Amino acid sequence: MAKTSTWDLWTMHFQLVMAVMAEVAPRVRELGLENKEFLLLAAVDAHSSPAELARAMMLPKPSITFMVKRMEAAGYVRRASEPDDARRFKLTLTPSGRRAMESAREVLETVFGERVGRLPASQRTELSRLIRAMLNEGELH
Amino acid sequence: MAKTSTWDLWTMHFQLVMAVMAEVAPRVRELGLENKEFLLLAAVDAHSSPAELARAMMLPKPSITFMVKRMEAAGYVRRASEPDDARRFKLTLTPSGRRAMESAREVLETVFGERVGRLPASQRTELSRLIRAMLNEGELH
DNA sequence: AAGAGATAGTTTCACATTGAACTACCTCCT
DNA sequence: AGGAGGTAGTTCAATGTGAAACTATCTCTT
Repeated sequence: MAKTSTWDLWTMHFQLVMAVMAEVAPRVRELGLENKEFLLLAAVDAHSSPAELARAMMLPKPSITFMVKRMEAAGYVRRASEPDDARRFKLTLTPSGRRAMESAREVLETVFGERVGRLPASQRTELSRLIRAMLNEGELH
Repeated sequence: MAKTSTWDLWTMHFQLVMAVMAEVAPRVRELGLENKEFLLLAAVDAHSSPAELARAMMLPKPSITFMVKRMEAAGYVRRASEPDDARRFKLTLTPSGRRAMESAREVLETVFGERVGRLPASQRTELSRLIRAMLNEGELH
């Protein structure tokens, strides 16, 4: 096997992520969600305010404003103002929001799991370690 | 280190790709390109017709139509109709298009290379093999 | 040779996205 | 206390996006 350049490695990563998203999209749409909306719902537990979501999802703030509005209108998200800080809103999934998110997550786990499943368990662990090393901020710690 | 679930592994992959794109975007914009436009230019050599680009980039055909128009207006892409098939267009980068694409690619290689560089060479090779296995269609070969 | 079906690319149109500018609120410093 | 500077979230306006429907061309079948 030829040596893989940085560019080729990037291209493969990118293609993998895009391929999974593209494969997931129609099945998630049947659940009444767009991919990005699903990812937002999946992030709400860990990042329960719009500003945090914007940072975590690397999207501009207005995008979050509009997506949250849609998800609220769909009855998937509830917004409560934080008593401690009147600028902030605390977002929580409604029961139906959680159901929708979990169904979509199962779709993604099936699709991505098929690909991950091609690797033996030891290599899966190794992959996870390698990606984590590339993900962590800077060369800190 | 705890066992990494399929979902967590997905999330890390996704974050990695998004983080790189987000880091690259402003520096590519200084070159007069949006990320997607840069990726289109980078794909033109290998996929020299709009329909092929749509498949390779997993974007709908109209998106390609408009992006190609913009890139043509910017003087980065030339369109020539194929003599064999009057429906088709053959796209080629102009010299300035190639320069722009290569500058942008250098930015990406710098940004992604910083992350890849955290791994020793042997692990880079391993990573490349693992991603390739997950990327290839079905369980062929 | 004729037409059924596929493919390349475009247009339309409704909606999504996002940079810039804004309001409101909070925190820190003096 | 007061005001400078920061953060949360929204609004606005311009642009991007993509599903559906379209035209034009090609290919296959008979």
